[in-house]
Amino acid sequence: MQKILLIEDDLDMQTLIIDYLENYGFKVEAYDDPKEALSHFQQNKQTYSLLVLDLMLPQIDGFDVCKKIREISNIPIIISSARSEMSDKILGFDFGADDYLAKPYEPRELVLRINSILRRTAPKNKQIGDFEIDEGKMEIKVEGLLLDLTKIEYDILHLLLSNSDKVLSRESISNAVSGIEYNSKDRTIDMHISNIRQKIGDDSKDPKYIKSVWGIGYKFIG
Amino acid sequence: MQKILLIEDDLDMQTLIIDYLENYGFKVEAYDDPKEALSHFQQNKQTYSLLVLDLMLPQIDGFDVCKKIREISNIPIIISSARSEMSDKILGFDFGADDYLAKPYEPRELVLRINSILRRTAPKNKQIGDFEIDEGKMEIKVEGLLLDLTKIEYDILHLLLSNSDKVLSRESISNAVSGIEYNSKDRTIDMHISNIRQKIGDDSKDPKYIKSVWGIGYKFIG
DNA sequence: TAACAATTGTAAAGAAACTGTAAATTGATT
DNA sequence: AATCAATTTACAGTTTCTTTACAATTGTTA
Repeated sequence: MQKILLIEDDLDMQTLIIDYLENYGFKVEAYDDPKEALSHFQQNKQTYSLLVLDLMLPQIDGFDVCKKIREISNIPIIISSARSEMSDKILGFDFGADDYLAKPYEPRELVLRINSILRRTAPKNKQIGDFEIDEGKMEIKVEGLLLDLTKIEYDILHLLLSNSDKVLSRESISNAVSGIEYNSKDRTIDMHISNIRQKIGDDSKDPKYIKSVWGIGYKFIG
Repeated sequence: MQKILLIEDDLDMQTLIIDYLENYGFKVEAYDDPKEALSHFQQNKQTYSLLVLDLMLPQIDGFDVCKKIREISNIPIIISSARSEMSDKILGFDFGADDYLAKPYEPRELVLRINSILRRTAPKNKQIGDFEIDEGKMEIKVEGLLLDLTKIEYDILHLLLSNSDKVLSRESISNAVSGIEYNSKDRTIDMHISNIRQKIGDDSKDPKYIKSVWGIGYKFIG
């Protein structure tokens, strides 16, 4: 089942949206505090399918939340905001939002737009080459064999798999996985890759799955 | 350049949209007759990046157009319609539209939404002469053949290709590629060019692709 | 046009940067 | 304290980048 992350500090609105979405078969995890939401997202980013984000939030500006999310994830974002001026919409899309709904809107329209976006993004193959990802269980199998991965290993492999054939820099991996500043002397990512390779039975000298890209980082060969 | 297919029978509206989109760097092919549009789309479907579709059309209903397009293509569709009732939006999204804009809307918002959708769906491959760049994969092909380039070689060739026919000084190449101070005694760039030429099968004495510009640097011949 | 100077092409050697991973250390959890 | 995960350290091995050197080419000048 698709899990929606909702960040909305107006509790009436929050309840309305939750009820509506659950009625349409979504699971909703809602926060009124953006900081709390961000930290939960950081921890379990792979488990959410889409983010519905209000802009008027306490403490952090909604645009900043959008920006922070985009630094660490490619999750679809629908902005749900009372601010309906073009300048806000421009900013919203600029920060990487996928849709912008101006309040008040009919909740039914939110459902339509969520489904429309998920239709494009969610059919993301959970089966990638010899690999099979189960996001609910946070498990990955190779050729039917369940891997015993640590959390970071799971996150890195998941990231590589969902960006099949794309080159990922150590920095972007580090950002997406831990959110911690990357420092180029750091060999942490390399170490994790080395361990993942061992667990998936890949040979660094003649890799079948994870290829090193000299001077940049790594890529999964699809 | 991205080519947008526009189906809109109100010619004032059509002109307005065309002007606006062209202003934002899109190429627009517009039809007021849906039948004609459909037959053109049938012929050249892979050349269009996105469809902007009005619903009130002569002869065929806009929803039918949407349905017919979806039967033969997965192209992103934005519905642009004066019908703003929820029932129409439901139908539109149901028929596979990616977005639904109710008239009147600001043309700027159409641009925002087009860009947002293309960001998710458009492949980022560039074709320059015999060369094809895939920035995500950090790969370049010549005549379909994948090159095995080092990072700096990739950067230099990429730079030359994206500045086709422009002369690039050794200094500007050096700056763009490594950021390191350039010193005129340095033969580094020349060495890289020599290696690139070898890999792309170019002859320095009679270059087909990379021409030396005496006293300055190099240029790619487009 | 002959002689000279400046520039380019590239092979080969040397220097620098990067990767893989074992082992040690730190940190978190129980 | 014991265990497991994550990070850091260290170093060997590899790949890439730069420099050097010299021949070939191009441009300039008498």
